[in-house]
Amino acid sequence: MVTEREFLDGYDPRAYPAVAVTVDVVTLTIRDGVLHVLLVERGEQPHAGRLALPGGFVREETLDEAALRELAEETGILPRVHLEQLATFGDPGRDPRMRVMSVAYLAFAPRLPEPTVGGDAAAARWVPVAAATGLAFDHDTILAAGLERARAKIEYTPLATAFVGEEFTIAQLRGVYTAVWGEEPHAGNFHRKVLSVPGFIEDTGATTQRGGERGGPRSKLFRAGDARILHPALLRPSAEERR
Amino acid sequence: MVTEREFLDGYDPRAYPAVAVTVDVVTLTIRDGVLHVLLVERGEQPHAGRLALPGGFVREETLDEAALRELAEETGILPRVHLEQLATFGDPGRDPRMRVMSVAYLAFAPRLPEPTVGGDAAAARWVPVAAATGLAFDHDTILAAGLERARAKIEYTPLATAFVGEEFTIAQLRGVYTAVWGEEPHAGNFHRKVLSVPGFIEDTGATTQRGGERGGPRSKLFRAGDARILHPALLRPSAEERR
DNA sequence: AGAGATTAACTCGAACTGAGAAGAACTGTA
DNA sequence: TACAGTTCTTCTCAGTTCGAGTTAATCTCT
Repeated sequence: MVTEREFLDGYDPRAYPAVAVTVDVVTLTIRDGVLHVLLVERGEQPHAGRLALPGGFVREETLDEAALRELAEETGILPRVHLEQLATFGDPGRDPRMRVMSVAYLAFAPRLPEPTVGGDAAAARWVPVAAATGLAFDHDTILAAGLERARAKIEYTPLATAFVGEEFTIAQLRGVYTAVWGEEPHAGNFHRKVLSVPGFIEDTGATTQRGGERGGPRSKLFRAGDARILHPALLRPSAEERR
Repeated sequence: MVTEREFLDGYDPRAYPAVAVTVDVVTLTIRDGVLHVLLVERGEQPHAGRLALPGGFVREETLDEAALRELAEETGILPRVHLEQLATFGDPGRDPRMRVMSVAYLAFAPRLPEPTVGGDAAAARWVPVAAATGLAFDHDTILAAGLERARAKIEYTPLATAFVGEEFTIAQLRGVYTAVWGEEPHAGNFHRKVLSVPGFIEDTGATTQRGGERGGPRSKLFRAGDARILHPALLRPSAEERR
C-alpha cells in the first residue's frame, strides 16, 4: 500500500510508466512417477516457439481468482487443486516490451487429462521438470522457485496428498515424495511415519482390488486427514548433507 | 509473465485500468524484549491519522531495491538488515482510489535508533506488535502474514541473529525467540540446542564485561555462523499443541 | 509351482527431546 | 561485607524419534 502523500508526491506518468500485472502458474503433477510441469508454447514474439508458464493479465478479480481462472482456461476443469501464491517477479527488463509484474502461483494437481488446447494457449502440455529448461522470459527462475517451495512444503504440510486421488495407498504417497524430492524415502520408515503423524492420513478400511503390477499383497487405502501441518515433519533424507 | 498472444488479446486500456505497484515493508525489531514493528502515521485521506506500514511506489528498480530504498528513506541507514519478499496483496478495492498491487516485504533489524522523521513519512515510530492493530488499508493482514513468517522462519533458519548485534550472548538470542514466539524456550535446552546445531553460532572467546542486570555470571559472546538453514530445527514449544 | 516383488510390521542402537537439578558467578541491597 | 536472589552453563535421565535392516505374508507374472 501507499500513503496518499506518497501517492501524490510520487505520481508522474512519465516517471512511472504503465505497469502490467500478470499471474503465471507453476502447475505440478506426477505422471508415471515423474514430476511434470504444465507449459504452453509461445506462438509469437518475443520468445516465439519457446515454452513458458501459462499465465495472463489480472482482470477485475483477486489475484487468487486470476490464477484459478488462468489455470482453468489452460487445463479445463480442475478438481482438488491446491493453489498458493509463490512470489512476485518484477525486475525491469524481464519483459522487453514494458514493465510487467508477474505474481507467480504454485499449484499441486492430481494426475489430470491432457490439457484442452483451448483457452489462450497455442499448445499446452505436461513436461517433465528435468526437461523444462530454456523457458521464455525468467520462467526458469520462477519454475525453480516453485520446485523448491514444493520440495520444502511437503515436508511439513500434508500437501503431498494433493498429488494423488481421493483414495490412495501409502506406496502412492511415497511415490509423490520420491518424484518431488528426487530420492526415495526408506519404505518401512515412511510407512511408520505417515501412520504416526496425527491427522495426515486416515484408514478407509478398504484395500486395492489387485496387488502391485509386479507383485505384492493388496494394500490398504487411505484418504487425506484434516491436519494442516505435519508434526513431526517428514524431513528429506538429503537434509543430512546440509550440515 | 505473459505471452504476447495473451498480451495482444487482452490489452484494452478500458478493460484493464491503470494498476499501481507499491512495496510495503513489515520491519520487525526487538526493543526491551518486546517485538516492535515500524509504522508511519498517515497525514491525508483516506485513513488520515491512522497508522500504516511504510511503503511507496516502485520506480525503475527491482522490487528488492524498492523495498530497501523505502526502508532507508524511513529509518535512515540500515546496517545488517535481512530483507525478503513476503507476499503480494492486490485484491480490488483494497485501496479506494485505484487498483494498487502491494508487494509486501519482511525485514528483520537489530535494535535501531528512532527513525528519522524525514523521507516520505509524516511520522515514523516503532510500535509493539500487540498494539499494532487498526492499521490503514489491509495492513493488519500484511502485518499478520509477516509475523507468522517470522515465527516460522526463525525455527529453521539462523535469522534470529539478524535481530541482535554483531556479537551477542545466548541469552540475548533466547530473548529473540521469546519475543517473536511469545513464549520462552527452556533455557538449558535452548543453550544445548543452539550450540549443537552446526554453523548457527560461533564462539568469539570473549565474554561480557558485566553480568546480567539482575545478577548472574558474565556470559560468553558469540557471532553468527555461516549456516543458512538450521538442522535440526528449533521448534516452537507450542508446536506440541498442534497435534 | 516357483521366482521375484511388495506391503506391513517389527527390531535395534543411535540421536534427539523435554524437564528438572545443580554448581558457579554475579548483581543489588541490607 | 554479607546475603538473597538471579542468571549462565553444564549435567542427568527417561521418553521419543530416527535410520537401517529384517521378516512374514501376500500377490503377480512366467
